Amino acid sequence: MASRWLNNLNPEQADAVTTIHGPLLVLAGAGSGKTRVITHRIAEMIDNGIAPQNILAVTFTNKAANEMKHRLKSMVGRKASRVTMSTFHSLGLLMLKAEAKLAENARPFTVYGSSDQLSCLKEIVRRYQLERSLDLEAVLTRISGYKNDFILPKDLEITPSSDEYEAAAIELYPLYLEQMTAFSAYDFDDLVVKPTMMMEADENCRRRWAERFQYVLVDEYQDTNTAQMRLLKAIAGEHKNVCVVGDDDQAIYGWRGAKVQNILNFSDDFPGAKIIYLMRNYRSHGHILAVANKVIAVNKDRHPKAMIPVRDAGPKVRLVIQRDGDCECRWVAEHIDSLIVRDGYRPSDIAVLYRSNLTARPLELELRSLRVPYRIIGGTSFFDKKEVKDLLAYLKLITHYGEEISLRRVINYPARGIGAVTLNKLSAWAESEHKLLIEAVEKAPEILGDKDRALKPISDFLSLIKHFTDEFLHKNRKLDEVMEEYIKAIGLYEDIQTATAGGSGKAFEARWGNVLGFLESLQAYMREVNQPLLEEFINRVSLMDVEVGEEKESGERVTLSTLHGAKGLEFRHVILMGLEEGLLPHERTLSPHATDAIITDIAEERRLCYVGITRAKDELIMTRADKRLIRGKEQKRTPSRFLDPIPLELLDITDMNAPASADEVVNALGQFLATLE
DNA sequence: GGCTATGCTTTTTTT
DNA sequence: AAGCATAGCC
Repeated sequence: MASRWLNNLNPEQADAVTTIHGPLLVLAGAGSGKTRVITHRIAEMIDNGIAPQNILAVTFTNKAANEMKHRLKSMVGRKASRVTMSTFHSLGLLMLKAEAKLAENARPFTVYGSSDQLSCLKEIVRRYQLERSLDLEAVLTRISGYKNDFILPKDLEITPSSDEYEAAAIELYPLYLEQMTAFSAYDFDDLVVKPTMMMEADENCRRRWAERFQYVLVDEYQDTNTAQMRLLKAIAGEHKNVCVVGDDDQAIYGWRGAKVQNILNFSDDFPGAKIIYLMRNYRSHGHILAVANKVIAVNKDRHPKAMIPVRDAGPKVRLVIQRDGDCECRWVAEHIDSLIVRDGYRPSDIAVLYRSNLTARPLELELRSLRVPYRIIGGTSFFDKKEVKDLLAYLKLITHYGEEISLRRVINYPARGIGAVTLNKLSAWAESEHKLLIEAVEKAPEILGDKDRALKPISDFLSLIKHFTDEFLHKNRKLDEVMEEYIKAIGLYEDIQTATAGGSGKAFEARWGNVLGFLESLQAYMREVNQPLLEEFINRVSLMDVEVGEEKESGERVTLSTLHGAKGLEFRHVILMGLEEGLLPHERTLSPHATDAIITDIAEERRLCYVGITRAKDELIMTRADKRLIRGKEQKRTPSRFLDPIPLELLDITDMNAPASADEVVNALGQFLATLE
């Protein structure tokens, strides 16, 4: 049976594409043509008469899902749009909404992002007057860990061996759950955990979804957590038409609860699984791959394997050692400039990768001074910006009237005379009456007395929300137009203007730009779907599934990215910075008192390094410095242990501190003289 | 109720 | 080094 999708595939790839029924594990090493296999496999399924609407493909990011949709569309046309392609979180949300529709008494819910979760926890701590000087983020990480492993508060108790975070998490966990229920809010974890529990508890429900998704495909399976695996099992455990694709050597999300065990033990969860290895690497030159193989081979607990290069050896991998962090940055920037100017690389061929976002700042400055165009992946995202969160809060109040965290966020922003004193009185009333804040706000005249001067601003605020709720619901009105009016009515422009009045105008541009960016993403959303709904847009923003303005102008730019952000990408020329102990591996994985629930070990740092190395197609340069400023203080640095297993003959080392050759002395002298002018 | 100065912690990674 | 939170001031 000849398939039109098998051209240009190697035998293993073809095997993966044509194995459609039964459990299948595809161990796809870096650069082995994984994405092609996935898209071709779906196309093959459709060709074999499987209805697209019965196919589910789960990816790690919405971006990856959208890209895959795009690719599939170019192969099978409009049928592609009937395939469900999303992240576990978007899928969970879809399921929850569908189930809520079936249930009569379902309450509308909101999705809380991490900052909302934090506010929720803060609220609890304040209300119960608990210890305040606690790292609530660390506590939240632990709570998230419990949730993802289906551990309930009653299963936990504080023991002498519990550290302060664990103790706090155990204490706060039940309160947090209670609070979230009261707010009718779901956090990211709930989006996966709740649908799973639903299906595990209700066989009819489970069957509905198993029937809808008769063929399931999961990408980046090594980064799934327990909840995600159980969701998968619930859907596909019976029909067993499940294909997972991944690489245990690229598991880098253990800190977020991901279990490499999921991919290592796939055959236990889905007995009789067929396993296909894709070990031919089409991406990288041989030297790069040799280095990668050496680095990763040190790890235990993995499927032992090595990537086989298809391409020739290419140039050696370079290791550049600089005197300090500034020199490292400057060298990288200058090198990139010369790659573009002298060697004819396009900026988009080049990427700089690093462990921590901190590294990007100084590098940015250097690149800017050389006028090298760049884009940054990761870092403070659009969704973390204050203006975005403010606007989102205002919108949530429209679709989810009285939503507590949003209400608290914007009830007095911009300042309208509802200050802390007023808010405390209202909160106290709400607490004693076991009501939500919004009810106190509505009853403000009774609670505060008729003469309180906050009454006017409160009623103005309420009518603002009510007025725009009507406007947004109005069928004939366009979302973005109403949004613009809303922003005007809120008075954001004026507020940002006064708040940035002292500045150079740059601050104003940046903040107002974020507001406009938000508006643009709303418009992008409206263009994308047939029937735009405010609620759906809000959920998409919460799940980071909207087009961000900056992305559309991503033409010819050098990529700066964290190692995590670089997963799945490839570049002709990669510069991997900061190969030092404490940076890669990061010190927080080295220190004994890790505050995170899940101890991310050295092995994961090594995989991160491996991911970085294997992004390179043609050339790889690794850099490190002998000393560096850390939190304002200069520190001596030692080379990363990940360099140790690399044989010297694979490397081309440039040590700027080594005794200089005559040439270099002359060179340095020349440069020194140049600085004098 | 809002603004400013001081002191103190910090960012590892992200759906 | 810098950004944030708190407290204290207007």
